Amino acid sequence: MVMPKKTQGRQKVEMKELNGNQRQVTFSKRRAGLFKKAGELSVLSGAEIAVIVISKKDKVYCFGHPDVETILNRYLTGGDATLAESSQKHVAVNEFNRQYNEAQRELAMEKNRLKEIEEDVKMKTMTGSGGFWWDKPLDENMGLEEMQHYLWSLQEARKKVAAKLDERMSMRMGKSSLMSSMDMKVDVGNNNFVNPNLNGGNNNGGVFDSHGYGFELGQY
Amino acid sequence: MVMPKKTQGRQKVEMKELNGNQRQVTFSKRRAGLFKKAGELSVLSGAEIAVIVISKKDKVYCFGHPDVETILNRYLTGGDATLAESSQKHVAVNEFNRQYNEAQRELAMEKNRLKEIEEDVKMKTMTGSGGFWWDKPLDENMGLEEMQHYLWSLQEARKKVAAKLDERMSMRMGKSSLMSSMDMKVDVGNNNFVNPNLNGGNNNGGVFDSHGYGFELGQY
DNA sequence: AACTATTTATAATC
DNA sequence: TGATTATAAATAGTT
Repeated sequence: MVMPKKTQGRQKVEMKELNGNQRQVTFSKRRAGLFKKAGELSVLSGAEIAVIVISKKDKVYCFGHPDVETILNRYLTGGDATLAESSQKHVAVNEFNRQYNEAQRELAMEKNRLKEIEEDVKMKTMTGSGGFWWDKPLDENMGLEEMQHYLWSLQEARKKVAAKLDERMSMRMGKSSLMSSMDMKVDVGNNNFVNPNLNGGNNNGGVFDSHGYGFELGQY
Repeated sequence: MVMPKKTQGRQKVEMKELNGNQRQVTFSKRRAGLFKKAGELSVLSGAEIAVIVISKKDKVYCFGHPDVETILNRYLTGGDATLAESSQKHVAVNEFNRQYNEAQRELAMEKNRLKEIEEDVKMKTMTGSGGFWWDKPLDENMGLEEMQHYLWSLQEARKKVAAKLDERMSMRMGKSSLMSSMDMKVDVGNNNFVNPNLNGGNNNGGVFDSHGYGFELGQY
């Protein structure tokens, strides 16, 4: 006696944006799955993981073990969590102020140098005898090419290279760092979990069963 | 003719921390799977997703669509209307810290660039047979425009840094729009993935993992 | 939300 | 690492 199939089962799904109700449903299901996977990976490998999901309706859902803030801190400061756990607030703040002031000074100085250079270039630009340099012949346009190279470098470098942890910078910032240590950590345990976004306290539990360190903010 | 099974196939796995090689392997596989899932969810639901994984050996791996920084920014600042006061502070500190680091980095970079251009201008000034480079003709005045643009860029960048530092001073955490100095996007199908991490100045941009989703810095 | 038939992820193995 | 395979898990479609 063969029962007719109750459903056609899971169908292969095209990877393109869904709409309407189907999107909501898929979003919910897969988000739960994603958080669960994150939790499992965290347990199995001992890694620290943060997952932040922002729906199209700007709702924020997140998962974090041990907690999102700690991980963001490590991410933003170059992976050194011990900094954030230090409780030497005063030292840190003082140090921050010192560095801030130093940065301000440096910035001012750089500004001046830039202005000087700019003026210098401008001057030289119009100084030539009888015209602007770009109107005159150039045996080897090394100058131009290199200028273009600078332009390219500036733009590309800023986009590409500028990003995150410059080793030296991280190290330098890290060791003497500033606000990181001011960041109060409410942590205690292993599987502790802090919801940093107390939005009315709808910590709806977790997706990950026996560990339960997921949480979300609001509904889809 | 029954072939003996080649493997016993996937076995159910206990959810507890693994060790040694097994951990490495599982970490790699599941991390790839997690990133893939994140990418799929992102596509299907149109959500913005960031995943940050920090291994036990402090290696940082991340996935982000459209990019990690954007999402962190939204997470850190976007929700402050709904955030409780204490957590707002917490978040503010993180954001502060992050932007400070960014400003520092940008400043350092601009300094280098300035030095380069300075040296180059100086060099060009004395180079060239029979005159200064700016005294020579140029077919098209592209060079000038780009030069000006370059200088303009430098100034703008500098202003931004200054503005940020000042902004920081007053500790005003508005919807600070992060600078996009960290957008290195790699296009893969419909998704953009970004490497928000800079590897010590060498600008090779990081490696896109073979699974097509996400991105990693270094090995486990 | 619960229920399957399937697809997908992945543990074991090479 | 990378590929293969058998099986566990996730989930699309349905109720």
